[in-house]
Amino acid sequence: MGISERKERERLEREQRIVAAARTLAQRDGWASVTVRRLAQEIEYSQPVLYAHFENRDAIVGAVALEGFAELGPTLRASVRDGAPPIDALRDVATAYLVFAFERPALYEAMFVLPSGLRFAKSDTPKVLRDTFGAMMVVVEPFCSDPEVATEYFWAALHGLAELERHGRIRASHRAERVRLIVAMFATGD
Amino acid sequence: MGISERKERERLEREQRIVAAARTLAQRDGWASVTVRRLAQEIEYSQPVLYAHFENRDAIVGAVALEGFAELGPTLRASVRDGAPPIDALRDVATAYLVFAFERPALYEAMFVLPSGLRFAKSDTPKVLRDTFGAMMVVVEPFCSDPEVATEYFWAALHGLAELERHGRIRASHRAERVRLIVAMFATGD
DNA sequence: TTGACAATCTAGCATCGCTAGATTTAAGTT
DNA sequence: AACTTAAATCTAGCGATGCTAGATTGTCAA
Repeated sequence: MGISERKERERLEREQRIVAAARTLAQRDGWASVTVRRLAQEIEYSQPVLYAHFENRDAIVGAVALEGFAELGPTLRASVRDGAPPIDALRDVATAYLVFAFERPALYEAMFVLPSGLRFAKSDTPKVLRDTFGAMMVVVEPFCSDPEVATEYFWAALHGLAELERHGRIRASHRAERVRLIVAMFATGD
Repeated sequence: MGISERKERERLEREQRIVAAARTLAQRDGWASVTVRRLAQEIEYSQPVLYAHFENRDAIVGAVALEGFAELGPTLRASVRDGAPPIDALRDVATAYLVFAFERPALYEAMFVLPSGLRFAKSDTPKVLRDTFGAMMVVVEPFCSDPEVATEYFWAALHGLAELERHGRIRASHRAERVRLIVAMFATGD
C-alpha cells in the first residue's frame, strides 16, 4: 500500500522534472530545441517514458503554459499596491504584464502562441486561467461598464503589444509611450 | 539576348507558382502541411529547385507574408468611404482588419506569427509594410497627438484581438462589442 | 561536333515525433 | 526462497521532415 504511494510520488516527481527540463531548455535555446529525445536525455530515461506522462509534445508545452498562468495571475496581483488609486493599479498591471512577457519570452510563447492543447473561455477552463483573467478584470472594472468585454480587450491590447514588439514589428524604444496610451484610453474611455 | 530574358521570365513564373502553391496549401491544410517536398511535387520539380529560389522554408513563408501585406494595405484603405467622418473611418478600418485576419487565418499567420525572416520598423522595411502601417495611421491621426505611437498601439490592439480570438482565448460571440470599445477609446482617448 | 556551363535530379544525411515488441525489474504467491 | 505474473522500461525502427553533395542531363557557343 505504501508502495503504490511511493510509486505515484516518484511518477509525479518525474513528470515535474520533464516540465522543468522543457521550460529551462526552451528559455535557454528556444522551443525548437525542446525535442522529446533531448528531454528524455535530460531526465535520464528513454523516449517512450515521456509518452506515459504526456500524450504528445504539445501536451508538454501545455504543461509549461499552465505553470506560466499559475505565475502570471499572482504576478499581476502583486504588482498592485494595496489601496492604490485605480489608475495606478491599471498602469501597474499593464506594465507587469509586459515585463512578464519580455522577461520570459519562451514561457509566454507556450502560453499564447504555440499549440498547447489548452482551452480557454470554455467550461473546462482551468482555474489558473480564470484567476489570471480575474487579476486583470479587477483593475479594469472601475473604468468600464462591461468589465468582461473590457478585460478581453485590455488583455488583447497587452498581448498585441507584447507580440508585435517581440517580433520587431513596433519600436521597442517607445514601449513606455504605448503603455501611457493604453492607460489613458482606459481611464477616459468607456 | 531574348533567350536569357525568357529564362528569367520562366524563373519568375516558377517562383510565383511556388508561393501560390504554398499559400493555397496553407489555406487548405494549414502551414504544417506545407513541406518542401509537397511544394516540389506541386510545381513538378525536384526539391533542390526550391532552394534556388528561396534560402529555406521560412523564406517561402516570408514570400507569402509579403503578398499578405500587399493586400492588407489596400483592403484597409478600401474599407473607408470617401469623405467618411473620422470615427466611421476608424471603425471601418478596425473591422476590415479583423475580417481580413479571420477570413485568411493562414495568410495572417504567415504575416504575424510564423518565423518568416521579414523585418519591420527597421531601415530595410519593404515598402508594402510601410504602406500598410500608413493605411492605419491615416485613420488614427485625427484622434491622437503622436500618430506613430498611437498607430503602433492601434495595430497591437487589433492584432491582440485577432490572435486571442483565433486561439479561443476570448469569446468570438463578443467581437462586435470589443470593436465598439476600441473605437470609442480611440475617439475619446488621447 | 564538341566542349563547357547551366539546369536539374537522384540519393542520402541528420533529425524529428511517435510506437511496437522485446526485455528487464519488481511485486505478489506458494 | 523460488516461481509467476504483471508492471516498468528500453531497444530498435517507421515514416516523415529540412536541406545538400554529387551525378546527370540539357543547352548553348565555338
